[in-house]
Amino acid sequence: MIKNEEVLGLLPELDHALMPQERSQVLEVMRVRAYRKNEPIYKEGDSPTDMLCLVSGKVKIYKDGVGGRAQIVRVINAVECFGYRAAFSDENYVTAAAAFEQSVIASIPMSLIFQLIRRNPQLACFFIRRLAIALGRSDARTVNLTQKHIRGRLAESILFLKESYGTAEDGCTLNACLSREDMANLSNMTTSNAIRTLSVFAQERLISIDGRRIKILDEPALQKTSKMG
Amino acid sequence: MIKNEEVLGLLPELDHALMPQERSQVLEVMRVRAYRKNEPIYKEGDSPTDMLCLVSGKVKIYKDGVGGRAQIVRVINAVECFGYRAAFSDENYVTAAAAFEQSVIASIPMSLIFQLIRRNPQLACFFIRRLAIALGRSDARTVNLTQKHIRGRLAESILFLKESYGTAEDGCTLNACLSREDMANLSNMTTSNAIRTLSVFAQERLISIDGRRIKILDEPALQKTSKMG
DNA sequence: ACTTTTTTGTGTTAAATAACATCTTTTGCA
DNA sequence: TGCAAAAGATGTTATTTAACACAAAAAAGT
Repeated sequence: MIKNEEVLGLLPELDHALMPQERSQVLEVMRVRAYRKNEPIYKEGDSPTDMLCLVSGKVKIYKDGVGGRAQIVRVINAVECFGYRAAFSDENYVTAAAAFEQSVIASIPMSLIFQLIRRNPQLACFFIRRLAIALGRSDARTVNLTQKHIRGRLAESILFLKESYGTAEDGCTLNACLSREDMANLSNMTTSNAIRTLSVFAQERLISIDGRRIKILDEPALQKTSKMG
Repeated sequence: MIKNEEVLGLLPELDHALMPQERSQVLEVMRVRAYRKNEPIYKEGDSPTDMLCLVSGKVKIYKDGVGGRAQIVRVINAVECFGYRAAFSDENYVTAAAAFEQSVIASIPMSLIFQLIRRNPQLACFFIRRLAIALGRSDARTVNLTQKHIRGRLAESILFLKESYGTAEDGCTLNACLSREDMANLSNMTTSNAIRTLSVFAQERLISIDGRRIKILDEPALQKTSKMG
């Protein structure tokens, strides 16, 4: 099991913002636990008591919409903090989170975070920056998901997964292996259409498919499909 | 013309976060100017040099998408700050802003804002809170715009305008008078469909229309349409 | 006041996509 | 190992929505 000390070491951006005494306060109350594949982390409507930090694994932030259809709004990669937005705006969660795969997550009570940012502007700036980046992405995503056609949205999602989770050593096989349903929920389409369009992309040699393993064969063409449709 | 001093007075949340000396620094460099109806405020790709503060009027934040179609991602009401997100994430603007109607906008150089938040945690918290609220709304909006059908999206937009800009004294006539094109860009549909669906809503006595003036006649039914489609 | 341009309104057609049905394959589990 | 359940694949149909065409009304310039 990973030690609290090591977790902070993996988060230089956060770690550096903390004074030695603050650091020990954090280490003292931090809790670490493992989540199984597909295990829920928090649900829409839950009260956000803790800030979470993904130490290893992959996490999706999603929203359940009309007719049981979910929309993935954001993905989290190790090592990254998440789950703090709702607490900062004094709301319950408007999204849910679940692990794509076996994951290890540290949690720090938001009450401590609030205490710390009131005294530590550098820590506050850390959150400002994270939130600002997330908001920019969210706005861009809104337009991509609403205006592009199926091919464009799926191509975009594949490139998004490459950017978010990277590739194997070959530089083109995606590290993220999502179910077709998750691919669909990421791309705002039905599972059938995700399956179909992935096959078409494979026929066109934009990608190759081996079960859930996706390999990007022609990234420029994929970029073009993402832009043009 | 409004004085800088008065502008700050209109922003209690920001004003209170400032120490007297910081306050004078802000007042010294703040500039105020008027924008005509439909005048652009900033464009996608511009460098965000200033934080903006809408003193009076109404502003839309939008993104130009595929085929000249724009998507309104957020609206600003007086008195509210905007245009700081990109600066905080160290990017150029990924959205554009324009005035819905004649507006007065104050600007404060981001360089000063950066200086202030490094010393003033309360000011930093102001931005954390604003960004957290905006991000939650953006995520919710993504799902509403992607999963709901036309009627649901338009009903949602009408309620969104009521919430954002309020109503006249009668409690049901929207203060915001948008063109059909803006209604469409807010609701992710073509102008034709916005016109058509507004007419249908009027026939169904959910709303009444007098040019651009929209009056909500049956809010519960509108809520239901927004949820169910 | 007249012309031009923009906005609004309406009908028709074509394209995109969801819904559904069915089958196969894979996976998990007793 | 074998069975049940889940995931993946594919074809068909129905629905939704965009695109287009055109007319009327309103607004804006000259």
